[in-house]
Amino acid sequence: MRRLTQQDLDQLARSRGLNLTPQRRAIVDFLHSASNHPSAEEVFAEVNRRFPMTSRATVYNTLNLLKAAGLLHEVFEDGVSRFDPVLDPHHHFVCRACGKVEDVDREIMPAPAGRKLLPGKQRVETYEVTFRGLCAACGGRAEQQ
Amino acid sequence: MRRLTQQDLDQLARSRGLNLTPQRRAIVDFLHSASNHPSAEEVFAEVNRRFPMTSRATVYNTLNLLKAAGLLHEVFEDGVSRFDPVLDPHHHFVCRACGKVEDVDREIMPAPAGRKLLPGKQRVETYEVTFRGLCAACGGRAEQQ
DNA sequence: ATCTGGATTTAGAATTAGTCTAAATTCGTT
DNA sequence: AACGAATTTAGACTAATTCTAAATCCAGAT
Repeated sequence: MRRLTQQDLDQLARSRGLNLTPQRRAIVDFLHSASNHPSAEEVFAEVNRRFPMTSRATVYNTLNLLKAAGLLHEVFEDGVSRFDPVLDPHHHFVCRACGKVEDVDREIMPAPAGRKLLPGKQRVETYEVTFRGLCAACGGRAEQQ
Repeated sequence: MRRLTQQDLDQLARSRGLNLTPQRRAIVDFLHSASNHPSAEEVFAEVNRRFPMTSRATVYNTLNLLKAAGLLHEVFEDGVSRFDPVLDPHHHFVCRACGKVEDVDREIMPAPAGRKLLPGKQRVETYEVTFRGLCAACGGRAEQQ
């Protein structure tokens, strides 16, 4: 799954009317360097290690701004929001043993051809799939539960 | 989508080692009578109207027990858990205008034949699809946003 | 009928994620 | 250097959920 370069991001952000302050860049950087869909609290903790005195409010504001600008996606899992910087539409896999959230290529389950209207007359604009089971690591260990 | 009768439920609960006390039954009943995936707080409010003095802890405990016993599913949307008593596997549609969550038959998007192992070696046990867009009611009104 | 122990429920305290607020800071423009 | 808009800050606040310790319920043994 494609990750954007710093330049791409800067330009993209600028083009959507969002200027990247140092704090905002630190947040974006961390999200792009992380592989495991961090929660807001994790972003807060890590960004503070790297760039002390970044307030919680800034982290939440920035995450919301980035989301609104379409620069990241929000995934709810297990009662917390997690954030995902991969922009190409894609799906997720959640491990029931360790809780890890992994990205899954969209072509594993493509849109049903030409289906824009569901039987209940709902107009579909996007969709996402959540697969659940055991990740490679947990599946390897003796079957749990 | 099939709803279970009181008898079915009782038996099902019993068979999974969960005895249905009056409070628990009230919660199950309300969930089955509701059409809109109530949140825990809504369950608490409504069950209390019907059966006063049911504590919040009991509502949350019961919801968790029922979930563990496989008698309902949890759906996260917009930062809150909502509960869904429909047991047949199915998908969801979320309206971006009014936020309503509707059930969608699974055959709209069936499992990719024989796909149990994803390319990342994850073992898939279940999956669910969330469609997003405008529901029939909101889609009817002049396009929003 | 009474006792007893385990399961359940209760009220409310505690925790946690997230939002809000008002003051301070930054920064581009004059 | 001064101004104003945007941003950030610390901390108060809110809402959802979990935890806790005491009270209640109930089935089986006496």
